[in-house]
Amino acid sequence: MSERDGRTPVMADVARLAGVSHQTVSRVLNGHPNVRTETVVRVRAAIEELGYRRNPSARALVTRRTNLLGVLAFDSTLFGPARTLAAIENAAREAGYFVSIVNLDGITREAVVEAATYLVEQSVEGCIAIAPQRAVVEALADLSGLRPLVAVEGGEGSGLPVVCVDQEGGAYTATRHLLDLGHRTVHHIAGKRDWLEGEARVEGWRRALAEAGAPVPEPAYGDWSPRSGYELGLRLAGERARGAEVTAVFVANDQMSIGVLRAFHEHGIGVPGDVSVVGFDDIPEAEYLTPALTTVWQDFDQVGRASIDVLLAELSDGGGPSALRPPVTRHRPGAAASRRGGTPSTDASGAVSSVRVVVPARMRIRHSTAPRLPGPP
Amino acid sequence: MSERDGRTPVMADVARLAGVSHQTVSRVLNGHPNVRTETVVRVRAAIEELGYRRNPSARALVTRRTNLLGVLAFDSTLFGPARTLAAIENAAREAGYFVSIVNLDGITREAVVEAATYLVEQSVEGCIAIAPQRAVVEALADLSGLRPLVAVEGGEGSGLPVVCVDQEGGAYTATRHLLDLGHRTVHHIAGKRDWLEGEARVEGWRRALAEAGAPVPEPAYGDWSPRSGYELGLRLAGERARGAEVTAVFVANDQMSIGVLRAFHEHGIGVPGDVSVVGFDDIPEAEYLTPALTTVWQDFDQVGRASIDVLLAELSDGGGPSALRPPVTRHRPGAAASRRGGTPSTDASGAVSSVRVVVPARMRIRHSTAPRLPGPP
DNA sequence: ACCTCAGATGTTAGCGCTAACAATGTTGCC
DNA sequence: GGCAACATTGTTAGCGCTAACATCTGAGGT
Repeated sequence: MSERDGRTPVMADVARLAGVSHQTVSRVLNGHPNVRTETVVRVRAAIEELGYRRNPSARALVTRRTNLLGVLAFDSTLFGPARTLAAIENAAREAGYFVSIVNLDGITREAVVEAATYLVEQSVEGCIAIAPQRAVVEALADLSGLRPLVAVEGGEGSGLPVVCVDQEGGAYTATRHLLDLGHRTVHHIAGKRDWLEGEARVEGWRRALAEAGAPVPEPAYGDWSPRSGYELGLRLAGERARGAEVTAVFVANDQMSIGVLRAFHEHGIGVPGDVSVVGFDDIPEAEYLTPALTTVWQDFDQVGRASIDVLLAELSDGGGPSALRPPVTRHRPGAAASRRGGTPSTDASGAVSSVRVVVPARMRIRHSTAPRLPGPP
Repeated sequence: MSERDGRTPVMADVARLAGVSHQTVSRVLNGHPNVRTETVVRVRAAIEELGYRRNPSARALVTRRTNLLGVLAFDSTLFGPARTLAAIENAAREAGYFVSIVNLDGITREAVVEAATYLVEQSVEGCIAIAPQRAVVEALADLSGLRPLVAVEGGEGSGLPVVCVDQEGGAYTATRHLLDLGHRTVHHIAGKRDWLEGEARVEGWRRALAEAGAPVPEPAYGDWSPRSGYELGLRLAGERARGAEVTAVFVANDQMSIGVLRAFHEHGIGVPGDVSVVGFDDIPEAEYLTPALTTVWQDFDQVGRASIDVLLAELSDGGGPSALRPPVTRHRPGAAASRRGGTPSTDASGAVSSVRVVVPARMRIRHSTAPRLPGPP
């Protein structure tokens, strides 16, 4: 199987073998309508015989389309980001796009710029950033070279289209659940400061307490790690030992919850006997911890799908200073997902485009919370 | 900043602005020696002013180098694969390569073929497969279109270069540790059948027992999930209740260990009081479980670095039926990492090339194991 | 002054593909 | 039968870049 002795066959080789012009081969490959069935068959056979594959670089050069999407990730080792990343990759592939990823080293502005440069140099057509921190989103918003860009878990006000889980709602539900159990108030071990997800969870927790007229304890900020959960759990156990009323804790993620559970255990505080605990993420381990952890499940797959949908919609809306805007029309126009949530989505005319897709979070109730008799401790 | 009204600037625009030919611009960009410093400065300034970026497609078309590496992953949500993936991405970026990832949907042969096709269509220069299962490695070995290819956690006999963690050694050490504590034997809850990592861990466990002349109980096979750990833990607890001597368990990963811990807890079996448990992976949670889990740590970062090193070495060795073999010499020749482990690495002449890089695993001893008085139960 | 040679630059010819247009053959309709 | 409309194919011209070769300088040796 070799014209051009040994070299990868090119379109002209296929054409020669099929007895047509290279352009006809191109037409077959691109599914143009006006090619005789018999010709199509012959060309297909030639392609098969030579094991021919189109050269994507040549194609990209002339079509001005790379078919490549970039994904910016920050610590894709954490459960949430890892799941999101996988979901995005899947959705992109289904939409016929390739995916190139960059993991940010740090959360500095320079790291963001560096990563963005890296993607731009690959001529990505668009980009999705798993950007859980305010600083990152801001840096991204400033970087006008990387467009269109969808921020996952992005937060409002950046001007970027955003897809996120309803963190606030999830936190609200979790807190509400604890209050409904009879707890007078709920403590909160929060995520890392400056992380948007963490802040949203604080918001939801606060709103539930405020609505119920419950006292609002000072939240304790961790860094998402089991270690920090453990440390803050120890602190809470100490407060309790000194007489503070600590009967329910909403922890901003499951990993920290594990540390909290450990700290309480060391102090002889029973869960859910003495204190109820609710986590966030629903990691696979949650159900099998001792006690099984009540937690909040997030629909990462939908986040992945929605972010691709939004990105593709931005892409087909055209406009924007992207380097790769093609002259031809785009595929799947208007494929943007259901836009929900109480945020201003001024997108009817495609003008301001503060797109914001909110994906649900749902409680998974397990044995780490128990009903509590009303009355002072 | 626009020649060519609004369109992305090309090399010719830079050339015009700098008052040189486009070829001189190319030379500056590629660091050719014979360009006057003054010219370099002028060109650089023009590039800066126009915000010019090379078109990678055009470049790839003529150089026949895409600078792209493909990574095939299977369930990159699990801790190990996620860490490995991140490490590979980092190492690739440091080596100046882009990375495109595909997540396999299933472990069927078709899924492998599909993913491979997907990567070939992108003209990756080489590929790394995180291929933890025998079936996948075999499918990969048959697929001659995707070369060079490095199998991470690949197992022997496939003919592919392999980078892997010393699973067998880690398992041996873990089992040995339990035996040294005074246990007469060690039970094993194994990983999913057909997973090479799981099999290697069974091997190591078996070797330690055999060496010590300890009885070898039938291993119980799980599927890496906390749920399966729980189920098999219940079974073990049942056996123990019926009088079997179960005092030590080596579990093939930490996630299953969590399920085991839960099962034992439900049955009133104390860990490490009644039974010692050792896991594998050293997930961040391990230290904060109750009890803290003794486990085996794997150097994923080194796996990532080594796999890129090996791939780059294969790339520069030339040969192989890759579609993209460039006519020019490659960078970083002979960068392959330390080759260790007791496997036949017939690579001196670059001939058979059964490269096998083994990366260390180390025990992390914590409170889930305790010394045991000798004697029958 | 002549020639040589290397340094610095420009010119030309593709890489493999698709878009645009041109050139056929084919059908249908009055 | 003639002509328009269409279906089918081929031809040509780039996309933006690098490699190879061609050209032009000026320094150095004799």
